[in-house]
Amino acid sequence: MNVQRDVQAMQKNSGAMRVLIADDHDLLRDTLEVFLEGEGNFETVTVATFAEAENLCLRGDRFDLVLLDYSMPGMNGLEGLKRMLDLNGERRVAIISGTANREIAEQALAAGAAGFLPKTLSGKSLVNAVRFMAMGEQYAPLDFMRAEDEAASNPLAERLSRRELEVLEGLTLGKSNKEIARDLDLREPTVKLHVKTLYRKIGASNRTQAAMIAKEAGLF
Amino acid sequence: MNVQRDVQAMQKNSGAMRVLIADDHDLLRDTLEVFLEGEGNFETVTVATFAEAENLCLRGDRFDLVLLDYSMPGMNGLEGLKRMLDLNGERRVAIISGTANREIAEQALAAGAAGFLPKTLSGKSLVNAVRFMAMGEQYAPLDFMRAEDEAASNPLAERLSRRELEVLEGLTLGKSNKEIARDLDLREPTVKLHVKTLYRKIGASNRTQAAMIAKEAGLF
DNA sequence: CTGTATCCTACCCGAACGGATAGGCACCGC
DNA sequence: GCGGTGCCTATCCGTTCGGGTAGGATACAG
Repeated sequence: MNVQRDVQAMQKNSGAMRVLIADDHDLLRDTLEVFLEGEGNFETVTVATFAEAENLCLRGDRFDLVLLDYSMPGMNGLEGLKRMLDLNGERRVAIISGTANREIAEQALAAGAAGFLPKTLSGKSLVNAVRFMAMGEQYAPLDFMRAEDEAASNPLAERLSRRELEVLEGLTLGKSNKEIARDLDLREPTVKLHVKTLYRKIGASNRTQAAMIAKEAGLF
Repeated sequence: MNVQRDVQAMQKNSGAMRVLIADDHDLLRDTLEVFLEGEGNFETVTVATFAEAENLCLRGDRFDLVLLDYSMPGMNGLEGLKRMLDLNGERRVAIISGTANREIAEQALAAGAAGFLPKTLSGKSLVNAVRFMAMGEQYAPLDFMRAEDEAASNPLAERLSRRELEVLEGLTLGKSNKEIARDLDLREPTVKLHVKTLYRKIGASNRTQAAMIAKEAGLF
């Protein structure tokens, strides 16, 4: 749909940091361009799909930083991040997302992302973060990482014991009781007990409901 | 469904159009402010949660247009839209969203929203849309409404038949095969068959995995 | 020391699930 | 017509699940 590419070749400053912005939200691309180029030290190129970003890099374009939207066409979650990182080990790649949670942010950072930018950031914070990352640092908003931490220990999780939480995590991964028992080094009847009791605590009547409730609550 | 409301309070001479923007994405709020006020004919007020927007309206502030983010804190999907509409029948309310699909857009418009703005819009299109809506028209991007028809069913859902999708939805609700059979007016063995075949199609090995995969894919 | 809470283990049983196989029916394109 | 596809139904079998009950180990507080 959005095949047009807004390439802005600003060569006013040979020392400018080149930033590639890949996001299917036109509005956000406009904003980032305005904010970054307003700083005078950035040169931005924007595309609307992962494929376009990939093509630019394959064609040999160099960027100090690549910003990838987590839920853009072709991105496929963290798959896109890994592929972009593989394209060039030197290229710094960051994830930007409006919906992703702490879990995904941590996975992205663990996979080698230069940073994670929630769209709740203000323009000013974002410019700082981009400069920070372009200089080789790893960035993630601390309040975001923390806020999710307490949100993770929500009222639902409070009522569960440590073991029950471990078992519940197994349920969300679609494991059988036997698999959970093996992974936690327990006997299967024990797992069944934990499963049964956590059903009562969270109001589930089978493992699928329990898994969905856990997901809805933002656990795991 | 063409709700052509009369234009009240068209303030073409007494002053700028007042627009309330409620979105938890700081970046987006900054952008909208810049773009709208840059037009010289808009006065914007921005808040980050539904509760703040509600308070402003309860306190008596008047706006020609209220923009509500579909997935902001307190919004609760279309609930927030309905509550905001109830607050004042004259107030025009539009939904803005980065993730919602055609289905939700249509529901919003049917519920009386002044418009639906995907965040894939460019700044220019958005200014036009806001002006359009503030003048009493109902707006929705045609290409979005059409494009979603082919793209709404994501790659995962493409491979499933209608029945299998219905069964899969039952799985995500934690229903047993028997319950699904009753709800869809089928025999239980039939449901079991659909369950089994959709396992193969989406790569699940039990109902919990199937439910999680469906959720991850954004279905239901 | 005794009561209490949490966790681990174990057994039984009826119900549901996962997998394989197979026949019937309606529709559509060749 | 014929084959292909999607959908509905059915039976069989072994495994897993959900629920109940019960006992033992550890730790901690009164």
